[in-house]
Amino acid sequence: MPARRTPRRATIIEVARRAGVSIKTVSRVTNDEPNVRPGLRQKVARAVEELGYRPLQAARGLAARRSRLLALVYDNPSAAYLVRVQQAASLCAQEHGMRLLYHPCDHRDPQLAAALVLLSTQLRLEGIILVPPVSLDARVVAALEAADIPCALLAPAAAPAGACAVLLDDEGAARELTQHLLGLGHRRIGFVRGHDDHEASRARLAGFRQAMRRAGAVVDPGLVTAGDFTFEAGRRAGAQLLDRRVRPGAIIASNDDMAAGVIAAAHDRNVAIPAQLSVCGFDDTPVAGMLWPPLTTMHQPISELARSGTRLLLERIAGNSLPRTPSRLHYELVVRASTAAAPRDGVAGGP
Amino acid sequence: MPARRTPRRATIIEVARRAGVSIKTVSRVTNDEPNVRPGLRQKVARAVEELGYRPLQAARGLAARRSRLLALVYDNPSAAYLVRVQQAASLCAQEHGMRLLYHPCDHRDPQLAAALVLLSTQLRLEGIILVPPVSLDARVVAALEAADIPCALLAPAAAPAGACAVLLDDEGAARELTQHLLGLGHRRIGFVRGHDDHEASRARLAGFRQAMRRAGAVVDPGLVTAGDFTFEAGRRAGAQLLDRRVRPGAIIASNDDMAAGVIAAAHDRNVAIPAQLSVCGFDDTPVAGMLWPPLTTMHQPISELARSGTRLLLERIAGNSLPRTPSRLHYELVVRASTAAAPRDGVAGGP
DNA sequence: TTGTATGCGTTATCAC
DNA sequence: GTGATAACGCATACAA
Repeated sequence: MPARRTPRRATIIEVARRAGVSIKTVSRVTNDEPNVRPGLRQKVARAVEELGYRPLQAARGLAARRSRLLALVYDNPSAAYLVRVQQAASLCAQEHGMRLLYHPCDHRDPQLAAALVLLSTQLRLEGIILVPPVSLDARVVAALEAADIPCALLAPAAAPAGACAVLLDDEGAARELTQHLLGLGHRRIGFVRGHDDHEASRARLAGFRQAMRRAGAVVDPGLVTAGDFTFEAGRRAGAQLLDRRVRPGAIIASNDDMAAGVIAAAHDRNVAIPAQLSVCGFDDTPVAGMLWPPLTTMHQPISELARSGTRLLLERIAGNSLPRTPSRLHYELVVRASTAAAPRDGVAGGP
Repeated sequence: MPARRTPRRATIIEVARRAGVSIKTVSRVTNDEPNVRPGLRQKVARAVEELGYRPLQAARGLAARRSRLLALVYDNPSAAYLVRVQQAASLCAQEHGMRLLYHPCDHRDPQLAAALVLLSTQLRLEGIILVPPVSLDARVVAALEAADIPCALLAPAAAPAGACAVLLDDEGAARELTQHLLGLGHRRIGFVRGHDDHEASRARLAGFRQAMRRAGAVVDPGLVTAGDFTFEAGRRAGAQLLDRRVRPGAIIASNDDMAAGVIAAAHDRNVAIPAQLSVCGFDDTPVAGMLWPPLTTMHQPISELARSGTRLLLERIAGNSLPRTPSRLHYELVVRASTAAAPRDGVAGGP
């Protein structure tokens, strides 16, 4: 790739000449520094305007030995999730004069840690935001810490001491979702697990079990099925659960896409929702509202998660003291039309 | 925000000292330039390894007067669409030694053109990829051209001479989709329009009209409804169409989200799909497969669009000659279960 | 094949 | 308050 140099722009020197001042004064003005007489400031501002001068980031970064750059590292979560995270984090970074770089990756790549350290040194990153499941990788976090790169962990399994992290309460969320079904009289409740690489999968299942135990309900091991967060997995799990001799009266899927799969499996078998089967999802992604019937699901504050994480990271970079314990964000149950009271006996009838 | 300088890393000078060569030789090695004896190359490589040296992008960019940076400018299309574009474009850029910066924006912002020029000069961007509807904004394109910033337009309305663009064939796609319904015997076909800011909206409606005209079918103006690509708009449009005295036998929505809305409206009214109503979407986003019944829709090669556009931009930057006429990508009809033969008389029955 | 000297466009130091 | 001047870390003519 031959070098195609971009067109020349006005430099600080030309601005200084035009305004009849030194480059230092121009620098002061463009950086909003004090100690410049209003008159001079005006003159410089005018010269800047006339020449369309904009400080070059590369030069600025080199001289100041900082990049004003953060990176958002993720591995292909759902598009809806990802876009929310990107937007919230970008906005927050911008508000603090930083730029956010998006960095997709493969979270199972054994060289990921090294790659991130490399990226960080090449770009002189000032911090990194890790999106799950990357935020769960202890080796990555350790390598970044070792390389003295500040990072914020979004929804990690456990927050290492010193690392700044923002937590979700997937366990509590799953408990409440389960209680919603229990409150409707359901006892035979099926569960579709998420992908093992995600901490949320473990936590959601745990919350489900807790709520069941507390209610004195039995979790039939045959009603807990594997999944990986995809629609197809949900469909398979739904098929498996609905083809049992005695069907569950309700099914919780570990995310909305899988819940859509369960609903499809139910439609395939003419099982009426919510009359014969209640279905719950998780995450409250846009698809939840597009399904039929609209999906009861658990809303997780993804934007808030990203915003808080970014803010925390910026605080840390600025050297401010962080709260000792990471904050934990709150979920919210969104009841739509896919859940209803269980039939009297608490068990849905057979085919 | 106080400056928190990132930790010092090894510089090219230290590597040179350690390897016992000049910095020029180190530079040659890190840039894979010829004319270095294997022995020296080895020595330098070792020193690089031991010191964990990585050339700093900012310094490299400053000295070479180029950034190896492209920007992807978009305004909030659907998440699924966006993520596909991001991934394809990023990958293509990386393969050519470039980095891709994501730049969300408000496409109606009157200062967008200026903002992009600003961004470009600050970052010394080597090129910009415009995603619709930004690629439709003549002022933006003109401003970028005027500022001598190479840009690639994804699916613009019309490709300005000289600009590199990749086109979709929304008109043809809509024609084929309509023909699919006509082939099933439908004559009373409703249409839900997209957002006016998108060229695709116009083209899709035009294609629909063409196919109808060619088949000698009449387009009832009352069956062409407004929309804006959102689920809610689709639901409203669906309600409007289905509450008419004589219902359409089929409805084409200008994207999948709106088709989901139409389906929801049908479910609300106990209109069976596809027995009483056929529904088509557009784009073949993931939600199309999650709906019930699964949606017949028109697949547009979004990844290919982004990849081609990026490649074209890189060619242009490299100074290679471009094909005179922009390439036009091909759509593909995806028939699922939401469409079926029309009732005998070609008109669905009343409630 | 290898090295030297200069420049890239800013910020930062320290006199004035 | 303001301005010379030295970094910053690398690429690159040009010389050897």
